Amino acid sequence: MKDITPQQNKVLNCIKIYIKETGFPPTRSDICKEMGFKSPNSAETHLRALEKKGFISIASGASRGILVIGEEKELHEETIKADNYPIIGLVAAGSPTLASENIEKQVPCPSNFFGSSFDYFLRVKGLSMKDAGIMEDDLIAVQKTHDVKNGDIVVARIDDEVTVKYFTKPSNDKIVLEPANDDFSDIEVDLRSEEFFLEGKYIGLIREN
Amino acid sequence: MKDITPQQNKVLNCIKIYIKETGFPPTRSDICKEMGFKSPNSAETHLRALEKKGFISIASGASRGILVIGEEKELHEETIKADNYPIIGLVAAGSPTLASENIEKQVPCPSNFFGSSFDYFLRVKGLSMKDAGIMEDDLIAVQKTHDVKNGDIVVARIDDEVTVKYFTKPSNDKIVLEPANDDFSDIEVDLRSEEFFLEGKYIGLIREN
DNA sequence: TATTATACTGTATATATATTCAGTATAATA
DNA sequence: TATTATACTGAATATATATACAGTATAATA
Repeated sequence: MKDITPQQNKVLNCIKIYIKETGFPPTRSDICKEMGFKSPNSAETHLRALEKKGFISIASGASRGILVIGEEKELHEETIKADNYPIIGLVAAGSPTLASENIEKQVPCPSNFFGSSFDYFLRVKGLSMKDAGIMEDDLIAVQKTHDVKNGDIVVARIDDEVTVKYFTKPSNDKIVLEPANDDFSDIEVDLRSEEFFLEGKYIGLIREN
Repeated sequence: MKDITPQQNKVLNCIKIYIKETGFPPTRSDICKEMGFKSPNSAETHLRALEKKGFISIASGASRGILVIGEEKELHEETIKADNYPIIGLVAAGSPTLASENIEKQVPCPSNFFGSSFDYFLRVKGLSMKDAGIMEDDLIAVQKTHDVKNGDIVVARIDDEVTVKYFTKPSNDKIVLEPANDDFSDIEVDLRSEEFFLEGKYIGLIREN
């Protein structure tokens, strides 16, 4: 089985999600809607590429005739309970920039994988938390909560800009977001004049290489 | 949910079997072939009856838009295939120290979690790969392989000392293991006089906080 | 350098498909 | 007895859908 490209992987994922949600596979047009393509041929060529690489099979002439090929079963396999967690893209780079709630894909993961429960994965952009070992494109598991302590790593939003930083609250009307990288500066939020949203707390990290 | 008639039950079953065999629901015409009907309207009326009784739902206008009720998996939770992977402790600290194959515990994890397959988790000690975002107590997923390229992060053993480093092979009888931390020095291995074991390749990382 | 793979837009069309309409017939209600 | 549900045939049709054809553009590869 040849290597899948990132875009082809997105298409494959969107097919899997479509089947899970509707019970039947998508049409070329459905894929276009999900992926934002403007031509059905965009979906068609991706499908043919996925078929050629062995990820799906296509029933000729049949509408919605897409069959996702199952993964090979191994010997010591067991079935475990898992939730599907969305991966949300953080479009920042260096300085924190907004994350339009853009679900990259859904990944199955045991819900107790990181000890604490969590709600979604955030794909990190930029290196502002480099010294905490959080690198570009890492997936951080985020728990939606407002229960954070000084020193916790949090996901915060100021206006439409989402950022991952160390959290400190030195006084009742002030919050300091501290990066783990000398090239970046602290962000000081005056709660009397600025809006501040605590999106959640950093629970764990996954890196795919 | 009203009572299903024997004939309707046959139709419902034939839909289930069709989905199981092909991966997508049948058309009216497909049902006719399976059931021996001569008119697509026979299938249509059965479908409408099954819908009315709550056994299926029909997506209007969509081809093959049949969803068998009760067959759908739970929306959030699903069972996935997973392997048990051992966590092996690396007792090093700073300079690489030996790892007696000491299994800390077994963790269930989907085998395709990091894209590539892998064989075990190694718990990292020390900060020699800090700038690559690999921190103390991180779990790195290791694939047992000898197929490594220059620049890959590898798990290597020199005598009884196991270490995680960048791999470079500048010449046929020399290997350089390079840390990602200025406080540490390169390790140069002369293959003519020293023993060198390549334990495997770094595939991915998990951090529990 | 030429070629191939990827990643698209845009148009066109044969056909696959859902769905309606018009019937026939039987058995079970109300 | 009239009505409704079941269980079909057969024909017609609007549209949903697969799929081919003609392009454009970029990156990787030979």
